[in-house]
Amino acid sequence: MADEPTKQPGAGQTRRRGAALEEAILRAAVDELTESGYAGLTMDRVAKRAGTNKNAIYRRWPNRLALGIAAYRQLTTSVQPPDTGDLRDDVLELLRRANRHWSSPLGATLRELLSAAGGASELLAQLPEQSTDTVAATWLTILGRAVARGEASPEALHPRVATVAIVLLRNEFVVRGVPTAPDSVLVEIVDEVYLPLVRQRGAAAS
Amino acid sequence: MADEPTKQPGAGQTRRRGAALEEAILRAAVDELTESGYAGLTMDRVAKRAGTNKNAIYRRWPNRLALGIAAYRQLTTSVQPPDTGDLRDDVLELLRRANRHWSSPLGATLRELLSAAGGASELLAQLPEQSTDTVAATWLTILGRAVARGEASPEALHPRVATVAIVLLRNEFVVRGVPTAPDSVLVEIVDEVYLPLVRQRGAAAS
DNA sequence: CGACTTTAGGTACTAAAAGTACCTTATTTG
DNA sequence: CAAATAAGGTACTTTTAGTACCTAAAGTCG
Repeated sequence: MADEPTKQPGAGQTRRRGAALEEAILRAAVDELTESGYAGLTMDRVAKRAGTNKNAIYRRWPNRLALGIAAYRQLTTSVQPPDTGDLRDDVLELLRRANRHWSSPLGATLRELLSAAGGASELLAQLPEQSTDTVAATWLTILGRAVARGEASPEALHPRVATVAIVLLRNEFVVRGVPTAPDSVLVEIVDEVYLPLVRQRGAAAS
Repeated sequence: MADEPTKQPGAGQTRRRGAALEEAILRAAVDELTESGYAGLTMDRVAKRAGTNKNAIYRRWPNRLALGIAAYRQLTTSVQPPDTGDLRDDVLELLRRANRHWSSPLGATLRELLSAAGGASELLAQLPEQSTDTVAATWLTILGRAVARGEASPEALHPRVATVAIVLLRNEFVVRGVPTAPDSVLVEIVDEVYLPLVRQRGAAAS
């Protein structure tokens, strides 16, 4: 028990305030989330780990879920869309990235957060993977390049169409349990659905 | 408080057992679920409402979620696929049914259950709406008829392809919060994605 | 009919955790 | 230095799932 938590190194009396304390709490929350997922993120444990108490947390985040989301966001980095010069490769790359992420411990944590948020859309919107706009922008980017190359029809440049592949993959994770989708599923989504959809498109019926 | 719960009518000493008691508990659980959703389904309340106690419940269901799922299943009836003679109408009908259900209080309860189940696929599989096979069978039925009429390509008779529309709609409910998807979303899914996809399909790339 | 077994009822408990109250003490600010 | 602000400490309330254990009916079988 001679194992002082992460206070100021060697601090005897020093008391952190404001941003310094906030960062310490967030770091503690991130560590808990990493080690034990959202289930392990209890307010008491985060407080103890940060060398403070629950009050300090509740002064900054209204509840456990908000803290969990904040911590999760610290762990996700924004990614650049791939640009391989071939639509199919770009699409597969994006799907594989998503698959890797959702299959990782971090993906399991994301599921817990989505669970806990229930249908609270204002919370959900804070999860990068869930932000419709962000996702759509990425897919429109790679599709736009494909259109320029003549690999896809300009009519496919529509958020609903462009994001079909990732939506199908997300569905695998929602409907099935945790495990990784085999690569064959990704290939199937691309070859059976996505490419046929964006290549040549007939006029929609009225 | 002279309001005796649902025991045997007029029973002074009679004590229900076996199936009779099980039904009473399940009915109480269904009522709680209907009135207050899964959040309101506490073991104590169900026990009191059924005129029994928690022990009797735990002898039959291992935990609260299992009871919740059992109660939910009592509330859902299996439906017949539509057969309007027109693919677009059939598809819209199925989507509208799903939209109505997910937008209803029962749909909100379903979300709570999905939340609570997290990624436990063996539990999830017990939810009718989540059973991949059931859903795929329905969609393959209406698509099969459309193929016979020449409205769709035989290559579309593939579970992944056939279910695209409902998967996209489900995504709306997962990503956005609770509210009903406007009918325009359903129409967009049908006209921008689903019909172009199943009508004429180019050969898939290798 | 009477002993035996099974199962329901009653009651109390534990355990976990979120969130709150309230006071003391350190730090900053003017 | 005084006043205001924010952190620390501690204890508490509340809620609910799940468990333990005993008593008393109900069904069963000799």
